[in-house]
Amino acid sequence: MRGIRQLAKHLDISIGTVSRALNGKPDVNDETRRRVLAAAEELGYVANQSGRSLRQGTTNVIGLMIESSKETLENGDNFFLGLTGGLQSVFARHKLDLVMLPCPSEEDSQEYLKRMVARRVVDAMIISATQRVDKRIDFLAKAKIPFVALGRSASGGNYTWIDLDFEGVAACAVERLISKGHRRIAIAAPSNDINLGYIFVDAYRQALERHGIEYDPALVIRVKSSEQGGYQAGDDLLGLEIKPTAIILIYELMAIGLYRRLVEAGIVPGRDLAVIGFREEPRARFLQPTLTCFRMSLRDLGVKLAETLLATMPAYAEFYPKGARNTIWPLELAPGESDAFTLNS
Amino acid sequence: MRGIRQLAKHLDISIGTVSRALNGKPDVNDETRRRVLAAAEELGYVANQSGRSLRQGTTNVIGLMIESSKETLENGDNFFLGLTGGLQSVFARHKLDLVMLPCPSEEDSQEYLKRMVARRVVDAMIISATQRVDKRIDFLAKAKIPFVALGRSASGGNYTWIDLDFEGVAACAVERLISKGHRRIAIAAPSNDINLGYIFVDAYRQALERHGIEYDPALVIRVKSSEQGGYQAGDDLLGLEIKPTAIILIYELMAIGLYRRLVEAGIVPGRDLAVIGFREEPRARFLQPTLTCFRMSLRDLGVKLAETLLATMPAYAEFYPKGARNTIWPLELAPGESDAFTLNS
DNA sequence: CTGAAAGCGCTTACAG
DNA sequence: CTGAAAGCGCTTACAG
Repeated sequence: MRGIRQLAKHLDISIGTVSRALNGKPDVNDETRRRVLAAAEELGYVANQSGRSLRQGTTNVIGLMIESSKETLENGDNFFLGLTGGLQSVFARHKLDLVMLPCPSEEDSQEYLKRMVARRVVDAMIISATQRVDKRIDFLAKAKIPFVALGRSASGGNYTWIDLDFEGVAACAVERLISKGHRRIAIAAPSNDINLGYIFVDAYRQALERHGIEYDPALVIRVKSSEQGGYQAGDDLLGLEIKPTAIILIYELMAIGLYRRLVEAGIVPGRDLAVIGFREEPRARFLQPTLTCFRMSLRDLGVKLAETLLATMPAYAEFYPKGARNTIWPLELAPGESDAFTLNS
Repeated sequence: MRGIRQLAKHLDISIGTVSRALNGKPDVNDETRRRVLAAAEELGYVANQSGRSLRQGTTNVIGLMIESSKETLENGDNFFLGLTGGLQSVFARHKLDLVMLPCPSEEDSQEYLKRMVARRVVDAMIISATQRVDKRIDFLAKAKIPFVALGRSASGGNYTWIDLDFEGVAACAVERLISKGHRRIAIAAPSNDINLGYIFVDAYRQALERHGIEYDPALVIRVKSSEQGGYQAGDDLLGLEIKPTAIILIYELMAIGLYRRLVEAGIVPGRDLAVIGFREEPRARFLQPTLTCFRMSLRDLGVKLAETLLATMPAYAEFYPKGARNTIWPLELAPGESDAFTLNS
């Protein structure tokens, strides 16, 4: 089927009426609508998106930008795929489609975003992995394209974000460890400029100081957010002059590498060293002893992200009267055996 | 910047000339082109994609369809993200963009594909996880939209595919095990209708029969393609009346679950049971003893997929004179310790 | 309730 | 080398 013109000719009515019938506009005779729908189905007609977009000024597509860094690849990060279910369940209500836009690792992420946005292939964007200073935010704000950031940033003034409760996780982990007698608590933080690193380390520091423990920069171990990074963290930890008795990890897969390094050194997690991981992850479930970590639903987060985004879009805001409020997404402690001992000092 | 009209007015030349300058057409005065490019850069003008697409009849976008099944999610399958780098490196040569289209799990995958294709949001499609009978193939062929399938299928007549060398892997694994004295070799195969299951089990059977070993259906253990499936396979294996001495896995993450179940039962892989995994995977790298498996480059596979797809597209075929040939993608044995013992019978 | 017509933002023959 | 104009496939005021 070529286009609406062919379909209209086949039905011997005008293209305007065909369009109105297909789009569920009210002023169409029931019988006419029935005929149009039947013919469209039979001939497999679906409106060309470029024609619609050009006329309507909207694409009905929402983009989810993905940074396919080597780290993400290596570690099989399914974070984004986990989000899609929740996102789509919301977008489907409004006949919006989700596309994932993987930024090539060779291309600058801001240039890529610019291209996608300027070409108007999407009506709105979801960005993630926000940096401390993130030019994408300024660009999107200036381009006046609706967007929501998964992650806070020091950039930009007034934009909408959702972020994990790193403060809550850090405070909970530190307090849990202190209550078990630990005083020398290390933290494995990301070595790049991602904003969550700053937030997490700050919250860790504050929690320590609330309990009268001095913050020691030597205990902040900077590594890649990956399994390998966890291995490296174990290595660095073993090299410290005064060994910590506990470590908090900032990225889910670090635990796997860390355990490996510890085992190599004859150190048993949960007995010789307390370990608290970050987000609960199917791949870390097999660890022995089981890892104390934090639980959340990626699907629910996806739903929240989608609803927040739509609340920023004039065309959909009415459906989300609560508005586009920034959200700190809570995680729930999932206690395991990796920190289940009390330090007898 | 509103559109080409504004840009043309700002430069005081016609929109036709602006368009030609921007698109690198030959018949443009060098100085004019320079001015246009400078103004576009300064004002942040990028051509609206809907306008271009409508006029040109192409979107310059290639879709990679992703089935976000619960299994994929649970297991953090990074197969697709691993492919994107290679795909994009080829598409970039032709200024084509890649978008990932995640099929909502609630929606029928053929309906989803139909919608995306009929609306003409992409010029061509890459599909994967082909089923034994896969209606998507018939649909795409009938719709005459260029596509390539990652995976063979019994469906459709003449279509282009690339598939992993399951035959080679199965034969290599079986022969390796037989050479080490094994005669009772189990195989963990997928429980769904995915085509690779048929191919793999067939090749396994043929390899056995070449060595005079009778095929025993009881040794084909049907489980989900996931870590949990691996655990289940271990469970099923332990329940067999006559225990196999070796097992071949058909999906990369099964090894993790299998190891777990074996450890629980006090069975040591590589000593009590020989295990050969499928594709080498970062997440299975920590397994002890190390897993014998098969190695391949996802990036290179992405390059091949992209080149094969472009060879089927009239507009790009000239750049890929080898044509769109079906390809069996080889994997290389990566020996580990999990099958490194000889059976003394 | 339906039709005729305008126009969304581009690219591209066609003149000159 | 440049401009004026047509037209890609739709949707949507506007008449009737």
